[in-house]
Amino acid sequence: MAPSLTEKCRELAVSAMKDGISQAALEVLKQYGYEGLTMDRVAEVAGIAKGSLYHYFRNKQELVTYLFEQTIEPAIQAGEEIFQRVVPAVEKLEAMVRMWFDYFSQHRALFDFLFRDPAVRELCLTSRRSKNGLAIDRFSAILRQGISEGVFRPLDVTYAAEMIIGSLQFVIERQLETGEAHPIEVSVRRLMDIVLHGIGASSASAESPSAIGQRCEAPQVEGKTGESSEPSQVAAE
Amino acid sequence: MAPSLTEKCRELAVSAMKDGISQAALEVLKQYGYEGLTMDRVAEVAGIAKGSLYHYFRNKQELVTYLFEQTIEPAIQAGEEIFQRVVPAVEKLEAMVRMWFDYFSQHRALFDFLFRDPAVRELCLTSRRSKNGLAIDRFSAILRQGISEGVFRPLDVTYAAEMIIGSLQFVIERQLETGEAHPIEVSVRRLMDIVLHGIGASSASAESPSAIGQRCEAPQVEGKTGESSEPSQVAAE
Amino acid sequence: MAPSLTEKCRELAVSAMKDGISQAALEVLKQYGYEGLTMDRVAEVAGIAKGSLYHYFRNKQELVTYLFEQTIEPAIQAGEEIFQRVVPAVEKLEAMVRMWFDYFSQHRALFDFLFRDPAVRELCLTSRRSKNGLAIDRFSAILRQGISEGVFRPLDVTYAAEMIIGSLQFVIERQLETGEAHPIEVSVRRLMDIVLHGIGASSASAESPSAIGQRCEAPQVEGKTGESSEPSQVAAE
Amino acid sequence: MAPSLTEKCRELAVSAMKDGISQAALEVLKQYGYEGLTMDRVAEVAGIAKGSLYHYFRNKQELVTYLFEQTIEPAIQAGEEIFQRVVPAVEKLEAMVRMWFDYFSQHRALFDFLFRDPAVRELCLTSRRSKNGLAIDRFSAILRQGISEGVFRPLDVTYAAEMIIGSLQFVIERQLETGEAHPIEVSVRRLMDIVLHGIGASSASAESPSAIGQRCEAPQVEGKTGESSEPSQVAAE
DNA sequence: CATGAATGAGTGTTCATTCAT
DNA sequence: CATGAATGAACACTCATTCAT
Repeated sequence: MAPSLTEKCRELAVSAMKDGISQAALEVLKQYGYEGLTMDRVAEVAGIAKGSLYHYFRNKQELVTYLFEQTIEPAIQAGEEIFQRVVPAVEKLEAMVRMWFDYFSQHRALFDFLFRDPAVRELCLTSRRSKNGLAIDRFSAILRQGISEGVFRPLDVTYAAEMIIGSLQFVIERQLETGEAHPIEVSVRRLMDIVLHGIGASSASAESPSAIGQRCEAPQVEGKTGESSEPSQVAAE
Repeated sequence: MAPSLTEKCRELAVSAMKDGISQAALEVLKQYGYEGLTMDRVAEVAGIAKGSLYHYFRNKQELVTYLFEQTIEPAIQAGEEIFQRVVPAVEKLEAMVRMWFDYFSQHRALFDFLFRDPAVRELCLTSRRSKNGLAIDRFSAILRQGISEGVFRPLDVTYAAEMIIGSLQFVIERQLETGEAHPIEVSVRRLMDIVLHGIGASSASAESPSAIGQRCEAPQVEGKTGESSEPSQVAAE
Repeated sequence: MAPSLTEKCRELAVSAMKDGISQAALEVLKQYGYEGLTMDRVAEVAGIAKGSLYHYFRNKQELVTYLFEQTIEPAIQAGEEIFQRVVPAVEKLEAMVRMWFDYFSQHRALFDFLFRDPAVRELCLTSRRSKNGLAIDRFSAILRQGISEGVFRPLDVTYAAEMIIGSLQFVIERQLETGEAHPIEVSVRRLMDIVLHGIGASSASAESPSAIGQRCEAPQVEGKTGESSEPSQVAAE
Repeated sequence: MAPSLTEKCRELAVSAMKDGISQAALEVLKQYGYEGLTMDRVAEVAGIAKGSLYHYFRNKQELVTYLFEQTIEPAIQAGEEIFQRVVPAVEKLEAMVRMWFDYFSQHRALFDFLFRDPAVRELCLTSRRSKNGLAIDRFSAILRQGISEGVFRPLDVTYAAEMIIGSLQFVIERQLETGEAHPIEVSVRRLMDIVLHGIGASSASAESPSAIGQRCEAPQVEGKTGESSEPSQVAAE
């Protein structure tokens, strides 16, 4: 017999509760950080009794895992969608980068710990690793496509994928940390520029002839305490 | 009155104790992970009474912060030393990258949590931020130097620095995670290659023959001809 | 009005449910032990909702009590049947012993906690006491019969009954504990032998004259740690 | 170096605390039963913080085990002492029975659960089994001695020992349950009488010839002649 | 009646921190 | 100063019981 109406209804309700609880957990996470993510608080924020949490999640780990899966899923899907497009590799890469910029920016508090916290890492190991691996896979595949298209140099695609993802994450992290939020488009363009052409002046030699002649200058320590980050944009685009 | 001899002695003793304790903490950290870093264990490993810890550190946070400072200091110093060298930017950059590769590889267990754990992050926020900032500052300065030398394109040095550091961290993290450890030299070369020339095929061979003869280039670590010749594995695994 | 047919039907249904539930409880008990006897599990095994349990039993205690009554009832009945027989006391006694041996052996998991667990004891106090008392009563009566028959010595029948029951229980318990299961007939015969004739050599003096003369030997501690129980059967059958 | 004075003092203090706590646990046990034996209550009764319990016992199990060992130890010792005496087996047996009567009577609340509770049984399994086994061993040895002395019939000493212990325990239990406390001496004498001579009238046949004619006796397990001469106290009230 | 989600007091256990010695 | 016993607020998790549907 097919699942009765009642059953379907219940299933829906359960799903809704799980989502509600995981949202509450996310809330707690944002507010108190991982160490402050206690079942009590989750229950309180969710507006239910502590014991009720255990109707929906066998234990804390399951809740955290669920939250993780839930949150990362849309990005995974979006990534897949981009990956499936029939467009040049560069375009795909840029779309991917943009998507992750978007996504990371919006879910910072979450990724901040979901991607980084070793404790959670332990918890979600399988899941996380596969997801992280998936991202690398997708980027790798795009790079491979680009290589066959002749627009990317032949190189170790996995390594390059890792570098791109690392750049992406760190840049976003920094932006969120320092609070200065450039428009995403600017960030995407900058990143793509460097990823594609590197920082070397090889092709740009014509662009900055003025620099010629400067040899091996001594470092100019600007008495910075290390915190503040002066404007420092030399040129950008 | 100037600090008496006794005072100086005491100060020294205190410093020694703090170091000993933080080393004990590091030991515990390596063995039990962050969640297992309890004051009891630290005291035990340090061979002193638990209460005594609180003579040297007001609380756990302070101890962790101190440990962080202590551990990252050598890298900071090494970075400073590299930074101060009077050598071309590319060489500096490569030295810096190599140093961090080394350092990260060796202190994985530590950084795994010192750099990543949001809990610790919370604790060491100020410190960490400044250190992270310092790293970015140094990389930025090197990039700036390279730009004036004409070997780097003019670009947002902070942004580029962040990308490089992000790449660095993520690549190392992945290597540690997957267990496959390429020789550091290989990693360094690969990273430098992509950082310098990007992944695009455009600037690679045909487009920038003009780049030949580039001044102040990074010391070609190995038999690399100016011709961007990296064997560079395609397809990876 | 006399109890309507509907009422009777309902009563029957209720009774059936109670039995089903108590059987489920017994199942849980066997599988998980007393500490694992939760209402959830009972409901699950019984195939009904947890809430429904409370329609048939006011609380857990009532359920356990019911289970106790239910389980011991057959033994009680069997005991009554034996008691009613018109046969010599010795035969009755032996039948009784055999019945309890059988019963205990089969319901070990149950009695293990029904008879022994003080928690349950608390719960079933009245019931248990009466049942225990009933057993004692029956044994006592048999003893009394035996005394008038002249086959038993005149003695405090209650006291003797208690001793017999105690022996019975402990012997069975030990067998179940150590795992070695003698055939019930052997156990019954041995027990009856000692119960009837005691351990004294009074009548056996003629049988082991060789032993005479040995007086007050020093104890022979065989360096046993106390766990292992060597065969040690001196004679038995 | 020998343990310093400080160390010895500390050790003593720790021991005292452990005893105090286990006494508190015993108190709780008596008052609330095993299910009510919570660490909170123990702490409260002991007049210390709950956390402090864990300085002295790693967990609840360890506390319960300690309590068990502590409580049973004196009886074990007393049993050993009796066992070592150089006296006839019957005397030993009686002393043993008396000792256990005494001991059980005094520590009823404890044994009630230490010996019987399956939950605790699980906990103290090794310990308990060995202790129980020890008791059986000692009784067995005494019986064996008696057999060589010629005062006991040759029989399975383990089995007989179990029966005696079972009788002992049950009789005491009943007394404590019903509240009627006969003087211990009476109990001891009665038990010894039945243990030694059994309940059968075999030896008393001469004394109560009127009983002759009623046969249908149980099958005489061994080749005992109807004769047999035991005086066999009638007693009973 | 049957249901099962909701409850919340309670369980054993941990650990940063304090303080009398 | 050094000590380590004492603390008590947390923690994750359980489960008998209730009650709206």
